[in-house]
Amino acid sequence: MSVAIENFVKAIYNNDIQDHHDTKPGNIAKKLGISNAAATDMAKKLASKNLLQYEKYQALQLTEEGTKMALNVVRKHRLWEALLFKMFDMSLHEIHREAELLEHETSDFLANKISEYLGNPKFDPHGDPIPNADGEITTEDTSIALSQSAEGKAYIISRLMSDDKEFFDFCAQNGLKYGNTITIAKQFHKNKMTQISINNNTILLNEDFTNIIYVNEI
Amino acid sequence: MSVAIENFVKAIYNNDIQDHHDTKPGNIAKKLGISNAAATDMAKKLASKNLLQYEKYQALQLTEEGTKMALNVVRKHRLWEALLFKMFDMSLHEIHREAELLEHETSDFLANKISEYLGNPKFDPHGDPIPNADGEITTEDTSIALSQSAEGKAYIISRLMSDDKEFFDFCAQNGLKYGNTITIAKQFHKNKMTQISINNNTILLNEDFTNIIYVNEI
DNA sequence: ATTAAAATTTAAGTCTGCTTAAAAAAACAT
DNA sequence: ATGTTTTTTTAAGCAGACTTAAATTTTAAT
Repeated sequence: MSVAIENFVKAIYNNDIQDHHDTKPGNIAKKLGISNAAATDMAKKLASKNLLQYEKYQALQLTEEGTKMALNVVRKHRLWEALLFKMFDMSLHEIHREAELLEHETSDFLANKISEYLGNPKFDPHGDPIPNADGEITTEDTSIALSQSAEGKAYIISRLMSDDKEFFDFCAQNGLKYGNTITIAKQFHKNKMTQISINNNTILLNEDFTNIIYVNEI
Repeated sequence: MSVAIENFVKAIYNNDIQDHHDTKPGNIAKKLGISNAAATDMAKKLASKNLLQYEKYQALQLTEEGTKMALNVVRKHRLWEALLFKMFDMSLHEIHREAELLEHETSDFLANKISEYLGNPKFDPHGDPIPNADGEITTEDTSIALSQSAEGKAYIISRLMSDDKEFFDFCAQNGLKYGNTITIAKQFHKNKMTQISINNNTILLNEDFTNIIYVNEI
């Protein structure tokens, strides 16, 4: 299927499931930067391909097949984000921009390789769930803010919720990366400080940081 | 520029520089799997864009601008091959297949990140040179077969010249990967065997292997 | 040098994914 | 509830990247 089609079903999926916006052609058109007429055209075409249900003036609804396609593209997008984020010094904004292109040119084979390499992660660096190869999603997010972590326990970093370049630079310099393991050396509740241990280094973080760094128990 | 255009200039570049075949539309058409008519059309179009010189019934010649575009695509292709080969257990055939798609959706920014991550390699896993960001190529290949290596010296693996799945599996299991460092423990010239040291492990290789594993002096 | 074969170019047409403009329907405000 | 605004749909058309078929030119053989 073409890039245009993949982006169309993905836009419906995101608008519907994630953003809870309505999925009439106009909304999808706005999201994709195309005219309403083009969106209506495409909707009819995809209906004939059994990817969605189309009725005049009604919201578009993905069929099971259409949802599967959307999840496949979303999977690739989020796997790329996870991989690029882990390997390179790139911001959430940058990894998103690149993943938006790469997602359409990635075979299922390569997607599985990436997933395997990353240890089949269930969430991407934004904290969004990564569908597995069968399109199944883990909906409940079990990660917690670092400020809620327990002394002595080990965690895997699951989110760095920011778009601030300086924050990312700091994290990169100190090994605070998606997928890395850290241990909570000490929680100073009164001071709202957290002492963590990573790669035999000790870092003392204040609440500004521990509230936007999310982790999962191992 | 479109994927079709990128592939067209790349095909001319490869046909010309690499394969030393003639670059008339028919040859390019054959390489790209399109009709001769389509290739002629495209040639005229690209001439008007100053990417190549077109004269009826003559071979196509890339302009400086066209060559630059071709080198940019080739760079991305070979960087992807190097990255995928290093990270995942994939054959030369598989990395080529994936790179063929990814090369067109890779920003210069990302290409530079990949290059940097790999230590700005000058050759890909096939042994083909990787153009730098300015389109400059290292033409002389300084790599030698492992069978020609000198006892006691350290080398970086630069090529694994095979398409055999079993060979690749063996290499993967023993850390024999593009970019990895090995030391020559002993050369048994009579026996045509080479003992190498890698990651504190010792491996004894026969000529079948040392003739298709290429290395560079550090 | 003439002719047959092969390659290239021209011409006409298709399919995809858009566009703008106008018509029709739905949503909204008073 | 009615008229106005917004949205959706229809219609017509365009650019990119192809196709096949026919015409032209080049290449190669004798």
